[in-house]
Amino acid sequence: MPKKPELMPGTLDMLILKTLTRHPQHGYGIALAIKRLSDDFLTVEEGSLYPALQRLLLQGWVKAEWKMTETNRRARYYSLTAAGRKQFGLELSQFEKMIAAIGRVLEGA
Amino acid sequence: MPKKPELMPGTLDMLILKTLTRHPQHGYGIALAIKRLSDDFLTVEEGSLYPALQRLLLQGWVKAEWKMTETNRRARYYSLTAAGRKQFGLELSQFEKMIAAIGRVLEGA
DNA sequence: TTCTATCCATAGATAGTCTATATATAGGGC
DNA sequence: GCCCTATATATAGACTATCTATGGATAGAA
Repeated sequence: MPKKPELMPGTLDMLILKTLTRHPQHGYGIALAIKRLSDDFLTVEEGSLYPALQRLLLQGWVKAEWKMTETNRRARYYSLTAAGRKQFGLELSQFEKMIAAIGRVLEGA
Repeated sequence: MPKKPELMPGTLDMLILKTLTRHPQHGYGIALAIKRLSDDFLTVEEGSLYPALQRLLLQGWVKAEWKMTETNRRARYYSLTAAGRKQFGLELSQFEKMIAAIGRVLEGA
């Protein structure tokens, strides 16, 4: 592994959904929120973010709406659908089980 | 996500290295060990396992030796090199930081 | 007017896992 | 003797997700 990855593959959708559980947010804001909450450890590149948002839209887990930001810029605000909220629960639960399983292997027995 | 993945992408190398920190083991045995330690939650498919072992060999993190098993079958036993032991430490540390960062995002702030 | 930060988006490269397939054999059950 | 299962290694090709690189646009500060 020549370079440290910015994200753990497979967790981006979950992180985006989580960010949207608080309030609707535009793409750029989502990326900033994840970066900030992780103390700059996680960085969401645009090339990962926007394809991910397209995936989520296609699955019906988020919906989007063009609006103006507080700073007078046009932006696409994403918000969770009911299905998206459910999906977040699923992914969170699956993630926790996965981490626990990896933890068991790492502890050895 | 139509199907639950058997592994978290990016963690397989670490899990293999961890398994080998205890004692040398052949590929099939490594897969069984990971499955068993994780209470059957993690399944390492052959198509993931052997390419991963090739990667680890190429990087010089493990070395391999053909031997007979206790049950009289030929098998390729892998063991950690010094570099591999160091690499495991790195990956473990990186993994823990990553999990902690994701945890901070999931907790919200 | 130039620069930075904000904002969106896609194309192509890369990496890692999974599916499917191939090969081989020890040992148990019939 | 023969079949089946578990053991054991390995690769090719598909698939998915991320990253790199690029393109465009504009508000506001310097």
